[in-house]
Amino acid sequence: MSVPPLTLSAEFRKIVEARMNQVLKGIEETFNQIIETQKITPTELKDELESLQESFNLLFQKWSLEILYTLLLKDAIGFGEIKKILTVNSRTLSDKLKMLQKHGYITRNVTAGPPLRVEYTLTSKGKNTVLLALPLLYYSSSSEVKA
Amino acid sequence: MSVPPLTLSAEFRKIVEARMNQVLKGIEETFNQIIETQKITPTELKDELESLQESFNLLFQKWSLEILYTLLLKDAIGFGEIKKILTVNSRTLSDKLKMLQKHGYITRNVTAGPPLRVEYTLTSKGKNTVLLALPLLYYSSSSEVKA
DNA sequence: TTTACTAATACAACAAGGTATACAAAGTAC
DNA sequence: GTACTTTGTATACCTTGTTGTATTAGTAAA
Repeated sequence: MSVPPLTLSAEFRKIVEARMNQVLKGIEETFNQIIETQKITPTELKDELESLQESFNLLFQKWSLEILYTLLLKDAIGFGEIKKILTVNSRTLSDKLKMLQKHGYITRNVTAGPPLRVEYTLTSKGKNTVLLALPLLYYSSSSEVKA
Repeated sequence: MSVPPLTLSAEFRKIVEARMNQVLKGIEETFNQIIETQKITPTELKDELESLQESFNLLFQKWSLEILYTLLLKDAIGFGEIKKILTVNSRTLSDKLKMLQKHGYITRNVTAGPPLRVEYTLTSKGKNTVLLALPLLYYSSSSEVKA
């Protein structure tokens, strides 16, 4: 695509990346502590991966993170607006929203006023999840450019 | 699947989660700084999402993160061993490895000795990426259990 | 030459998920 | 009753990616 960088993006990236370097250092340190004291067998590794797989599959299928990210930035938002922003199919969006709600990432609030209004908002679980995803997303997309 | 928790997992989780809380606090703070000073339009949001999409699609397709995670824990590892650990199809694995290599996440080293040996290792980009993914994975899978 | 071994490729079949298009419920305005 | 809005649902199609099975490439020992 090679979209020209937005001012928002640029500022966003700079701040997030600065923060990220601290994060990274901390995680690596922690990780090394664990690994150096334990040898891991292939079987253990396989189990370890399987235990992560469910939430992994849920989060990283198409649209999930995009939806959460949109909610993070727009706070309360309706079905139609999400649809317009992401240009996603009604059916697909409906499915994803249901799934995210079922797993506790978002909340659905109906206000039955004159124009029927359904608002989606992030739960704290959902919010934390997106926030944790940010450094990963920005890091991989920024080093994509450099590489 | 409901695999019984491994001791490794348990210890892993505890340490990673502790670290994660710090991380989360920092990210949220940073994020709020940005958002509060800028209003974001739907169009900007859409562009913002698109600029992240490429690396997003690359990383979060099936097997990518699993492979990177395996390499993180096993350091240098051969084609066959990855295949066995992940029980993944030859063709698929071959494709993914090529793609990850092309985008600078992993390195391919051939040692032409008596038994042909091809070793895959993480680049620093690859390593950083997995490390950044860890808190996200562990957070979402742990709150999956609680919810 | 044959066998053995790892790494990878070829190709057809299959399954999951996403999409387009149209339509349905719920409510108000005309 | 008819039209209009928003939020979805129904159906059937189609694309993409993954898999199974078999095959090739390269190297060395027997």
